[in-house]
Amino acid sequence: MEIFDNWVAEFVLRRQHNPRVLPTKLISALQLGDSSDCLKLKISSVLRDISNSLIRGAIDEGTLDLLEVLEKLLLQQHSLLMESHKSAYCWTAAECTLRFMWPLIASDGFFTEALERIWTKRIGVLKERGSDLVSRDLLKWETDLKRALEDPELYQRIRESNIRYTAITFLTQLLKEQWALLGSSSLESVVQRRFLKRKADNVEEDIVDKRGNTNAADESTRRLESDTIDNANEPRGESGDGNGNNRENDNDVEGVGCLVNEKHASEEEQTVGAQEQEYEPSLDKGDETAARELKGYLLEIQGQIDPSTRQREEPNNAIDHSVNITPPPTRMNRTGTSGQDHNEAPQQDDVNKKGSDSQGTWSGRVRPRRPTPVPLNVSPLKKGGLAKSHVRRPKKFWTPEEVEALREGVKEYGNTLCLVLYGKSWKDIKNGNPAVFAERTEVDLKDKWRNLVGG
DNA sequence: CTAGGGTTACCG
DNA sequence: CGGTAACCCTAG
Repeated sequence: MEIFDNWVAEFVLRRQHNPRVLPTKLISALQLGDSSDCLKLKISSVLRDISNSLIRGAIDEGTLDLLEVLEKLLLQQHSLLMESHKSAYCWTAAECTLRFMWPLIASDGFFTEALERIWTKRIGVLKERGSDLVSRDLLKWETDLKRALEDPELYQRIRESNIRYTAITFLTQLLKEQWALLGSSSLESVVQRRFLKRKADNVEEDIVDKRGNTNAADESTRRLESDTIDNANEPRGESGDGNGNNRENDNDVEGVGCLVNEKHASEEEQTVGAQEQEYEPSLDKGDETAARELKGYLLEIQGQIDPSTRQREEPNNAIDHSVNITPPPTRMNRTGTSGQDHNEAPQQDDVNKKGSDSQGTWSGRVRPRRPTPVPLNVSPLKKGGLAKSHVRRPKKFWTPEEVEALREGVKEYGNTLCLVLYGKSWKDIKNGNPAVFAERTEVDLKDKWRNLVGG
């Protein structure tokens, strides 16, 4: 029975944002032990808590607490700390401090206290226990902020910067990566296994294919239906400052998506695989192959049911993208070092878009997707390997805003040469204005600059 | 990551 | 066909 409770709790936590359910309360009510299953459940709960606070638009010291708890849980699970985690912590800490920088003069408000509380005490504890959350960036923030106490100009600069946005970006990325790492919930795994078994039992003649599709369709429909319910539970228009975001909806299909990762195994994908085996010892090779197939079906069917998940921009490339129908294309950084999010934003309509697309209509039952509040980054196509590597990103002309932002960015350092001297990179310029450059890679910036100066 | 050469698409 | 803009590839 206990197991059953846990499964349901896990399922609920993974799939729903319900303001009436407080994940941590739910977890403590279950009185979990320390087994690896429970660990996963706890991690789910913390992730859900973080999601919730993001949705409320609350990025505060509670978020810091959560990130610290998450770190400890991951430590127990012997997982490595991800860059996004460190960055999220660092920028959240900065944001927490920034909110005490409202007076014009550093000494007027509670800035000093905040520094003491967050950077000396809280982060002091982290340092003491040798936490990996203490990253280079974090230390840099620490010195900068402490210096700002003396240096009014620096204080002004920090005071006016938009830290919140970066914090949200990293938190979102962290969530995405962690949910992906968790894989399917137990309940979903069981459902999948049943489905596979049923399908295996039905292996007769070629009707099998058809039948498999029908079953998968059922499955898919059920998922979509329950998503609609999820959505109904969500508070509307709560994103106070326009920053509230709920990208975590995305994990709905990821459950399946993660069970079967893309063909070629990148490092992360191997990790995911490994964890799943540990988690689902009974899922043997045969099941895995079957699951791979299942994902194919689901994606295909979902693509048919939900045209909005298709790429809007390039109808002619639709086939190539079928693999990526999963709402947030789960492409992660190849190296994992850059800490920069590579997502695909639902492309906003833009001036340069020529053709009129009649797509974008969804059938009534499909959950409407709100535009993602956080501008997302384009993902450069994966190098090599992938059969689709010769597919180009659609050409998108630079808007005057983008050009202006690029000029600003470069101006800061005089010229390209100084860029190098200052140890700044195109990437820094991009990160200096992530909203505007959301759809540009740092290489794009460089290329654009090249043809701007007529090189 | 960057610099710089290459490719693709479009235009007159 | 040459010029141009955006994008891709890859050595270092």
